Amino acid sequence: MSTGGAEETGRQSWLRTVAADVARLDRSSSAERAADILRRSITEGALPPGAQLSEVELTEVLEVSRNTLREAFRLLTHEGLLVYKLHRGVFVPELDEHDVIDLYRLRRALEVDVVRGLADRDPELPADRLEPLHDDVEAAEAAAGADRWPAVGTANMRFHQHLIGLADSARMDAMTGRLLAELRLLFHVIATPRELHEPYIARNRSLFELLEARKYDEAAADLHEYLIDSERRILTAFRDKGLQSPRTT
Amino acid sequence: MSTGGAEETGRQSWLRTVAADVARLDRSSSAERAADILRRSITEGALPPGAQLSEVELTEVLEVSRNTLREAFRLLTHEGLLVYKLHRGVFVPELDEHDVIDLYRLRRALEVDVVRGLADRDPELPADRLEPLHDDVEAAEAAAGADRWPAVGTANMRFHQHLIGLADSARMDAMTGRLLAELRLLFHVIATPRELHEPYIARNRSLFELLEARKYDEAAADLHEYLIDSERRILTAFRDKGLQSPRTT
DNA sequence: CTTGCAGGATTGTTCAACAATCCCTACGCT
DNA sequence: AGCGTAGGGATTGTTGAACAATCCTGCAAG
Repeated sequence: MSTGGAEETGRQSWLRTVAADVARLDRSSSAERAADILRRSITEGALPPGAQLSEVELTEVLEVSRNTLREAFRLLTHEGLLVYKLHRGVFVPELDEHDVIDLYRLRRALEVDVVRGLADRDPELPADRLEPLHDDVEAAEAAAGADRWPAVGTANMRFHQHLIGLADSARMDAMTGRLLAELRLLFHVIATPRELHEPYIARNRSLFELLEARKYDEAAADLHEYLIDSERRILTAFRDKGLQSPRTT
Repeated sequence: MSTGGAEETGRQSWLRTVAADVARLDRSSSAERAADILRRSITEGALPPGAQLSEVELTEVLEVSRNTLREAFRLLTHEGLLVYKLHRGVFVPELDEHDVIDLYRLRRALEVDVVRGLADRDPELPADRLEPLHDDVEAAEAAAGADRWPAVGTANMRFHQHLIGLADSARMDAMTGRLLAELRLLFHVIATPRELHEPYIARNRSLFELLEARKYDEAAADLHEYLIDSERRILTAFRDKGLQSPRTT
């Protein structure tokens, strides 16, 4: 890139789009492909918390080498979806109440900061940046109407991911991705997705409307209370469940 | 909060210390050991940004297999200390101004939230939790007196790491570790560590004293301004440097 | 000056083997 | 019987070699 010039902005963003497409087509392949499959299995609950992932077993299923599989394990480990126990293997982590508190602490810090920070850059922010949020809100409402509560949960997650996306921070995006993946891990312990997700459909909409009206401080306060409430709700649901299925030894 | 068993705290932290020592002794060995060495080489500037890390070359130096070395690469990649370019190898990333803004955005969100959050849990917080911070402040002052400016930078980093540590959040700790490692990457581009670090010696002390006096809101406001100023300072220093050593072709 | 094509070098991935460690069971001792 | 311990089997950690795919360099042709 040696041709300097202000005129170049248009072409540069164009090149960036192409580059992104190329990167998507031939991504590191085997290892990441295996990781994708495992990620879905975990986040969708096929692999319950505490389960061990045998290497030889998965090499056959995924049709990759053991080394490549281990690389996939490393990827997921750093997303918080797997934990390594030295000389014992990889396991789906079993999160406890302390993790709930930890995760929500982070969520609050990040999301509230993003919303509050929107006030400082309001003029730059095009209105259509809120469109993904709007879509997620409507998707959640539609899924709720069809009694598809896991889909409501997914739409809710996407809403918050898109909310973070407003900050244009690659690191916040990555971090939120991991954070929400871990949260999804927690949801599978809870058997009543409806009571869990239902209250947040309306809250997401009202939050969206506050953003649309550019009442950012109000939105931030609302979001804070929102997350405090959500944490409390999950904690209690989690404890009830925890007392229900403890050790069987 | 709730949770009984206040008496148990002493023993629990004791066990945790032992467990940490044990874990340090027989850690995943080869791959992580190799990663440790590389991490130091990178954060201390031996490997400049943009440098490529040859596989065959490093297998000889580190005396590990290529597969193990690649696992070490993956570890560092997810810490942001290396970047993979498909079929071309691993490189020390070259961060730009956008990364500075991104990193500082995160720092502000996390650190300010931690300090502000201390107000809510003040009664629980033992006074000796502030000791590590105090040590770091004095270490920075001592290093400055001896004209050892890189050491000042290290002490400054530790100060902020310990600051985050007050939140008792494992995820915030890990995140901050990666964040500061990336920042260290940036510092090596800047040739004048003195001008960079000197102003923060006094600011760290005053921040510490505010914390000691439990004036958390005031400390949070101070820290926010602190980080804004630091970001601006690094941005300008970075730009001056960027115009100084661009193309050599 | 650009285009096209070898050749060499480097990375991506697999495979098979061995060493190290963990888990479990069975044995021997008090 | 109870308890510590040694052995066997399974699993992970690590290695080295091998092959395919891709990138970079230099050179020749248009």
